[in-house]
Amino acid sequence: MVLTLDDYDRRYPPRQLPPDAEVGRIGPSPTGRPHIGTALQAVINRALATKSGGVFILRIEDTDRARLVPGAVAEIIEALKWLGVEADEGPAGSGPYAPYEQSERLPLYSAAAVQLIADGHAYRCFCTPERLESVRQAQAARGMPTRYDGMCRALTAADVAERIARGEQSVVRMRVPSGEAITFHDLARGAITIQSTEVDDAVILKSDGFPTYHLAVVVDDHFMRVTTVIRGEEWISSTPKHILLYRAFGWTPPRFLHTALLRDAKGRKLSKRTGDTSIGYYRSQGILPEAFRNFLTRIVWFHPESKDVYDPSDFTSHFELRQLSVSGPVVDPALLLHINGLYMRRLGPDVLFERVSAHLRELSAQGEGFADTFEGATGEVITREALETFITAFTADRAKAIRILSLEPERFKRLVDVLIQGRVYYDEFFEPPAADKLTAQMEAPSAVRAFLEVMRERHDQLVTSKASWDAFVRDYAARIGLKPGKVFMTLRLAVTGTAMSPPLFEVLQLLSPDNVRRRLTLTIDRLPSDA
RNA sequence: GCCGGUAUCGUCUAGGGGUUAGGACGGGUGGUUCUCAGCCAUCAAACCGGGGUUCGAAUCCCCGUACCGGUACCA
Repeated sequence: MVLTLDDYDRRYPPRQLPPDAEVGRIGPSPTGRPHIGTALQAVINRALATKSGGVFILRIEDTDRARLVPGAVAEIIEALKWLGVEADEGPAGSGPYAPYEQSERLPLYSAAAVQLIADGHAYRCFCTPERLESVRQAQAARGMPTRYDGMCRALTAADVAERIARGEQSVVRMRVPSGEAITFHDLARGAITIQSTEVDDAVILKSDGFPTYHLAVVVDDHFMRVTTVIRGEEWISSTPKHILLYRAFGWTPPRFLHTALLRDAKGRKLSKRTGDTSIGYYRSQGILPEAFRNFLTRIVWFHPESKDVYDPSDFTSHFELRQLSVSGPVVDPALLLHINGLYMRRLGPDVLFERVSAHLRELSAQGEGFADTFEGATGEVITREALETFITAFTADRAKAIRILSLEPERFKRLVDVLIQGRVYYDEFFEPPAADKLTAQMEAPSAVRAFLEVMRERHDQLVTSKASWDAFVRDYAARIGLKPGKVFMTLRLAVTGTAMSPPLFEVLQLLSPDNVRRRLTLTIDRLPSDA
């Protein structure tokens, strides 16, 4: 049985919600990795629904069968879950306005198209892609805007029936009235007017029976009883089409808000090459979801108390749609890292240990693409083998891991930094420094050797007291006529293999005496004899 | 090309007819210090341009310019 729009109106009745409750949605298309722009829309919509006692819908806009990517829907749902902004209704569960995948609502769009045709607001078009292309080229050659030329506008019902019977492919186009100014109010931008002569007779139903975005979004927003449409600014110029469709259906349009598009450092729309467009990228770097939300809201909204770092709930309770920034903000990785570092510290070592452990296991389970995680971000390449080794060592001794995390937590900006910087505490990763680094501090290899041998011999007693350890090293430096810094650096290099580390004494304490002696021995053994 | 949107330090932004144009990230310098990070102090850094309106414009108006978006049987 074929349902009409009236039938659907009964099937999807108005929601029983308080007067101020806002119903919003995001409509990602499952064509790739979940995008950071989707994350922003989700955060705003989640906040709006929560704040107003309304509903946040996840609707999958999968009307382009050619671009579908298997598994993309699950990834979107997972990304929202990770971010902490799950939808109230969507494909994961059921809801009163289901289904939430457009590909499963085809009869509804068909009924809508039928009604529009019957009312004269739409018409069938039999023009071939080839003809449309040549029309466009001719228009472009004359410097004219490229628009449908209206060839099929005046086809009679009999013409249409005959051509369909003949097996000709067709689409449905909306019939845009001429000579009219179409104005709508954007919640953050104010009135926007576009002349109807600028609006094309857009295809609303494709020849494969799937709707285009324009039809699907209007029909679904109406029947899902959406009150406020929040979407990217790339939709501004399409909005008049939607206004016209609402009018053709006799429906009241929702309110609109077009958010600014996120940019990369060059001011361009965020793209795969320069920026990092997928939510998963930030996740695998070890950005905390709370920090990511803070960052996203921070670049499009100003906290009333001028705070830069705040609980994500502050956004929910304080933001107003009109306050959202309409100029395209640049996604600044430095700011993200700053905020994330602050969030990591706030966790405290115990919770941080759990988060780091879980994150590293997640990376380990990730399959291909692991190396990309560190490329560019640190310049370091960490092999899968190294990752596994670290996870084993790190999680095997929780007490030691906690001490590492407690030592200088402000060194960590991302969860993966614990892996990158924490390797120094595990013998599996120890590499003695090049001899010339050591002699750069203390000149002769024999001097280095003498010093390290003393430190190795005295280590057990020295490591018990910071004051006496410090005094001993300084005294040693004075006796051989070197600045203390040189001697400390020699020891740092010998024990950690690197020139940068947390305060040396704390590092020595963290390592077991056996560890320290083993490392000193390895370093000493590699020393050349005096030239 | 045409249509639309946007325009305050490098970046995110606050403000808004009379202000030392504020904050944060990033950067510089100094301090703390055995290195790095951090922390403290401190400095530099902006109202796109041109016309109006006005006693007075960064703020209001107009015109440019730049950037972004749209101009598909993609969303």
